[in-house]
Amino acid sequence: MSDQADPPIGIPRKTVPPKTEEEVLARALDLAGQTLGSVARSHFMRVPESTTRSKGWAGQLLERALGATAGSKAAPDFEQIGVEMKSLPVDRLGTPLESTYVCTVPLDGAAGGPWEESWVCKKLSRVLWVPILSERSVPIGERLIGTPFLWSPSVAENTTLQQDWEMLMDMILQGEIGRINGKLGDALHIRPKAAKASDKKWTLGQEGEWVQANPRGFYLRASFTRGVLHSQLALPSSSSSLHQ
Amino acid sequence: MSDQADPPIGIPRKTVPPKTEEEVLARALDLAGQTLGSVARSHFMRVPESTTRSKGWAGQLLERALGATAGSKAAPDFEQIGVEMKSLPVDRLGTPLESTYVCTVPLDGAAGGPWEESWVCKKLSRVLWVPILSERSVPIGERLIGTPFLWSPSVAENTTLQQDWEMLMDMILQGEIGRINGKLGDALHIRPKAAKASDKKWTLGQEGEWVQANPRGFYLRASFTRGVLHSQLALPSSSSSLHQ
DNA sequence: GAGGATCCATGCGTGGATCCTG
DNA sequence: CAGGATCCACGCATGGATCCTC
Repeated sequence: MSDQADPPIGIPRKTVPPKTEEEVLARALDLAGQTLGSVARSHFMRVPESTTRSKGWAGQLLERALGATAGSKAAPDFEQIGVEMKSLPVDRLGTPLESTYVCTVPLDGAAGGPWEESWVCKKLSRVLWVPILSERSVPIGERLIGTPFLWSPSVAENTTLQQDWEMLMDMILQGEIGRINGKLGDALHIRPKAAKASDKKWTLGQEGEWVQANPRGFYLRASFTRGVLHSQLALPSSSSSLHQ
Repeated sequence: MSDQADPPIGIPRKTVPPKTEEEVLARALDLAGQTLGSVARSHFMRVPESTTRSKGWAGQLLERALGATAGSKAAPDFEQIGVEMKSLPVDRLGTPLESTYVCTVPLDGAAGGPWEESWVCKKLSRVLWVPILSERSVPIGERLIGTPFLWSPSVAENTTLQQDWEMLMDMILQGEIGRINGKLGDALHIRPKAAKASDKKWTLGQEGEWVQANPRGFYLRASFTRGVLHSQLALPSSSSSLHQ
């Protein structure tokens, strides 16, 4: 039933994966200052009318433009070099507009193990942040890509993340998932992650019995990513805003 | 990227599920004598040029035409009434041209349990067979649908199936899957079932260690389905061919 | 001719996130 | 305005079988 014509031969749908951190950063820097619509046209992608029904569109566009291994499971966006790419919606002052999704919360038995081996820690160990000026008043195709940068958690950031993660995972292992809500955690918290609130997955209850619960995800609070952005602003040049 | 127009409003893509065995049989009888192409046009489905690259097409066409719960998992085609539909390619003499796929072979730990609770037994407990005159020389769209009938295994058939199944499942539980091939089993046998021979799934080896093996499926031999068809021919009228 | 190899459609889970009330 | 709810893309597994060599 799908008789759509293929795109013209010789026009690639995807970019070849980058081989080094420097390469992926250079590519991302090339995108800075461009609009999402401009990048989309370069890659023959349609621009949606609104993000309401295309929430992941900007992130997926950047994945293509940068040569990420699209849609691959349980692996960083750029597998070969261990880098995770995250788009970050910001306002004109550079303040994050939303929390940042990290990964799914393991509700099954495979929840054990130390922080260092957790999927949260691994995903956040090396991140290419790509800010996008995403004020609601600006049509999606006209939104500007900001200056990207590579980041790893500072010692202090890592400690905060680890403490939040351990507190939350302890509750899950104790079967107290029913008591978890979005208020817990300073930097990292847990919120629902599903197509419908009625979606359920099996998980372990307080007495070790199997119960059903809403699928959840780990998210970084906007207050945390704000700190990430601001520490970055102080770095690049000697004429930092801190000196003014 | 899929901007295909929907079909005209008011024309359903699928038939409503039947509520009784009589109803699904009556619908199937309505299809008898029609060509696959004719049924396809009634349901706005395209007819493939050959079955080489559309092997499941006839079965999926019949599912739609009869109102099966298409593509649903781990459930009979007609969930509400516990009936499984099977298309059966036959030559002009009514002899089956192929073996009949039943279900996937469980290679993981969940292989235990008695015959009565096996997925093979459940799927075969009530089957709507729909013969299709499928000689290779006849173009797909012109192939004729034969007279369908409801069937349950006779005591003798059930015994044969159970013996084959127990022999094969014993081998799997003993970790001897590497020794299983298509030669084993009188009525029911095991053959590969994958997109590529290189596809692998995890399974239990002889010493209880995890090893990889090709995914497999249970199939009914054509000699078995021939018997099913011939016993059916003897039933409907008193002037059976057995009397001639 | 039969056993091993292969092909398409479709549901579902995961990864990409933002929406939207109280 | 933050926490709960929701939406799209796409890979992968499963269910539909027949192809194609020895």
